[in-house]
Amino acid sequence: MAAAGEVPGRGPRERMVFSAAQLIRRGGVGATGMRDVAAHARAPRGSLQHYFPGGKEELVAEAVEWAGRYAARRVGRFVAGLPEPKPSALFAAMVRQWTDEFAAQGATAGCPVAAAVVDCADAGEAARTAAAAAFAAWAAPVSRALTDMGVPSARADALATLMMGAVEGALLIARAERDTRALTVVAHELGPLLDAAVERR
Amino acid sequence: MAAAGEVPGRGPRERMVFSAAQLIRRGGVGATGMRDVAAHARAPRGSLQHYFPGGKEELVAEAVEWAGRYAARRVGRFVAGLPEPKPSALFAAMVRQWTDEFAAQGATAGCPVAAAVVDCADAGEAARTAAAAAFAAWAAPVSRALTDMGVPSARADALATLMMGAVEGALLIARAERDTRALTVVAHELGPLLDAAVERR
DNA sequence: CCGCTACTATGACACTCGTCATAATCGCGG
DNA sequence: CCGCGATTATGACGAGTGTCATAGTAGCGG
Repeated sequence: MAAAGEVPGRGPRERMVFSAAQLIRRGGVGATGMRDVAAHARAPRGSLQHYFPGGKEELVAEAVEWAGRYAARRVGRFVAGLPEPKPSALFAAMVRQWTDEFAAQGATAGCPVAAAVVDCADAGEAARTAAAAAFAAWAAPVSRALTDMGVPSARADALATLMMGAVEGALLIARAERDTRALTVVAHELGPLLDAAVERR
Repeated sequence: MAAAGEVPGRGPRERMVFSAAQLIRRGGVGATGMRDVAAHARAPRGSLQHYFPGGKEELVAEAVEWAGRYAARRVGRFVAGLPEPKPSALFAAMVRQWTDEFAAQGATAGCPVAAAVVDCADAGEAARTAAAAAFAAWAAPVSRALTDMGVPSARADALATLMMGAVEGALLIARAERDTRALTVVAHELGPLLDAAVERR
């Protein structure tokens, strides 16, 4: 996510985690080498085994967890910046994050969490657990935002899952087609359903 | 997809394509070696360069195309077997295909098309094109089924994209969580929306 | 039997990967 | 300056990869 060009973060460790997420979401876990991560983060290669004694599995897991926290933080910012707090508006903002990125830099990158799930053979079991945690961390603020907007709490979790799934799936299709069509279509079709779930009061 | 244990197909070439799809959807493109494919297909290793002179890229692309044709064929079978032809019933059948597989063999495998899109670095440009074609081949019968059920043709394509995206995304979440929850949730939440799109006549 | 084509067998090549071993360097407290 | 832990540097190793070269074996028309 983010501008993707620079490498923020204070310590070399954080930079490597960030770079790992960036590279993973582009080419997948298997295609992302440890040497590449160090180079992308402008970090010394020797630091890899120092900061990540668990090896690649640890680095990947932490990159995925970072992505989950990032997505959660991002949802909070979306909610705060909505003109009117409708579920469809939140969903549209989530989708627009990706359409904007496509417009800016092409369909070259996807979601690092999805990459970790698909590449589970290269990523190891720890990465799968981290992916589940990342999805949970992402779903929590979405669900809470929905309840704040008036969605019954019984349905909020389900709709949050639906929103995340729709975004991830549409993102896959959009990357394959090199076109934002799937993303915009999903946003347009799902919006009314989401707004219809808010209870009148 | 399918039972995944045996390797059907008449010629060695078809068996290798099938095996490639099977292995890709488990561990991703990068983790699937050519030697593994030949072994899984019980095909001689020397046949690889004979049948696929284009190398791994050709094999992966063909596996993805095969997956697209398989999904399309499967949709046709779903439509034919529906008790009553409602869009929600078709969607439920698409989802049940995955929940059944999870119940039978765990959350070890996903969609090979999704794997090819994520692992685009290992798969090459040809695989991405093949993935787009596979999604298109999959969407066509879904869209046609929707129009046959009474959905206005203007919305049928959009809803087909939504259905595919929701399945793919929920499949990702379900694999991460090792639980069919996301799949069943999506089926339950999206059903009414789909049925509401059929025009009264 | 010959010749030809389709297919298979096998080993090697060049390369990359993750990981480890070992040593050098830095930054400080004492 | 010494010592010591934290960090970095560098090279090597073994296992894997995809791909190629070369030879071998069927199977069949003539």
